[in-house]
Amino acid sequence: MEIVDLSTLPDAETRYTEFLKQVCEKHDMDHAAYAGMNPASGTVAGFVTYDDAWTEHYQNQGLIMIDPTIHMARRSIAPVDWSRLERGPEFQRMFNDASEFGISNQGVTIPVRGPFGDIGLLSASRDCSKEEWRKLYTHVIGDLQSMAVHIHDHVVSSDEVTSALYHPNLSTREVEILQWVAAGKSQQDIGDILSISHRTVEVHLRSSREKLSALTTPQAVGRAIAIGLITPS
Amino acid sequence: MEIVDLSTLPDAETRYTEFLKQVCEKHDMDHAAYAGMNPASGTVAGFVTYDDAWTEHYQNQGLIMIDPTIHMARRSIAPVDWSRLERGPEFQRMFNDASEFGISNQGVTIPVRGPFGDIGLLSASRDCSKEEWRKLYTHVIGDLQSMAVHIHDHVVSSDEVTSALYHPNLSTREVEILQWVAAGKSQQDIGDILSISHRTVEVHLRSSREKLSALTTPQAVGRAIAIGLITPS
DNA sequence: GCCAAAATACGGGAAACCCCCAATAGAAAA
DNA sequence: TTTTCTATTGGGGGTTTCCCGTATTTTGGC
Repeated sequence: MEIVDLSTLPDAETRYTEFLKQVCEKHDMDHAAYAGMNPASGTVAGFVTYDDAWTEHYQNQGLIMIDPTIHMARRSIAPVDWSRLERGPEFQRMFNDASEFGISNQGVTIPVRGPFGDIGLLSASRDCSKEEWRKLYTHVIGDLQSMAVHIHDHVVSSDEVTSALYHPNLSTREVEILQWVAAGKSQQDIGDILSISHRTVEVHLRSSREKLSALTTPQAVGRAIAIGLITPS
Repeated sequence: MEIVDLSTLPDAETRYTEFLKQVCEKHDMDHAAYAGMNPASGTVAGFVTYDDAWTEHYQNQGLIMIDPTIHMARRSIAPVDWSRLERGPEFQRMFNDASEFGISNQGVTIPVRGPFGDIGLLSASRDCSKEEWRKLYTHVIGDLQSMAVHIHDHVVSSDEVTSALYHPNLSTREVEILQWVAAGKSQQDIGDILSISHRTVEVHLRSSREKLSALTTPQAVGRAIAIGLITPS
């Protein structure tokens, strides 16, 4: 996955980081971090309040691949309290490293999903006693959830790459045919349904593949679903 | 904030309806409704605090097809305040009917998405002045968002159909190959990548199609994505 | 209006895919 | 131990898809 550099946009980077800092202040958190992903474009956008040292270490060590908070939150609907994560080797490695950079292993990660397969993760952490954390958690979880939705909504709508992928310029015929393909119809079937030659169906399908930068029709169907052009059936 | 534990209450239907009633009481709402959908299974689960008369009318008239709150929320990340909906003919028809059953056109719909293409919509409405609504809205939106996540999480994990579809019995090899197909590889490519014959690849693919009840490979890819078995790439 | 680009439409031939069949080895279940 | 299931490979042959063309209509910009 390639990391999108949003700093090309004037003050987006600082704006979001500032937002995270405000979240920390308001809810008594030490640190906050946001990561937004779009499976279709394969892009990742991230903003953190951590020191550069930890961010650098995180990237250099490829911790994103083993980060248990991300692993869990990607599969969850509800917020993931880090205290409920499985204490596996990944967890140990990750949080041993983190503690060296002064980062607590008490925190929460909130997943937010958009309609097009995009997902945003808002994490917040604080070093304190277990009781204190429990109190804090139940007190701020509602607000944090709103914050997560808020930042993901903004990031998604301001990301040019994502926006472009949200609305590829497929003709109605192309979408129509792609939808039938996803429904399990053959080109001949679709031709009969639409009263056109199966040759023509194939042309539209090829054009769809090109516009979605897909090598094969199955890949094109996958991408069309991911960006909400069609629905599985 | 105390969250009502959904797992304590007896049977599903009354449990969820009871939960919605509690949400109403707690947040000064007239009515609340939840609708959960899974595009893969095509199942819809609904729980409401409305009178049976309105529910019946809603279904008989097929209002779900034109309901602007659903239309909008399905495409949104953030909560949708009904006051910001476009005042089109659908809106008029819908809320004219609704007012006859004593239902306000002041409300909010909160979308919640799971990792497998499932989506839940929690709606709450209240008849009051605009100022009062605005105040109420900003005050309870965080809590409502938590409630939405809470109920969707429970509905999804308790729905047998959904659960079954979440974990179809595909072998690791089959999933592996399906993932490569979604990545745009040909059967020959995949055979080379996995160091097996392209014949074998085709067998696994066929088996995958059968297990997913798919007529074609593109359809199988679509379904596998919809249920989170693989990710688009 | 005019021209370029895109959308829509059709066909031949080569490549890929899919379905029928059979067969082996190993793992898991009975 | 026997049986069943999974993973693997293969042949033959029909079907489908894909790449190469061409042609007409529609759309959009100057």
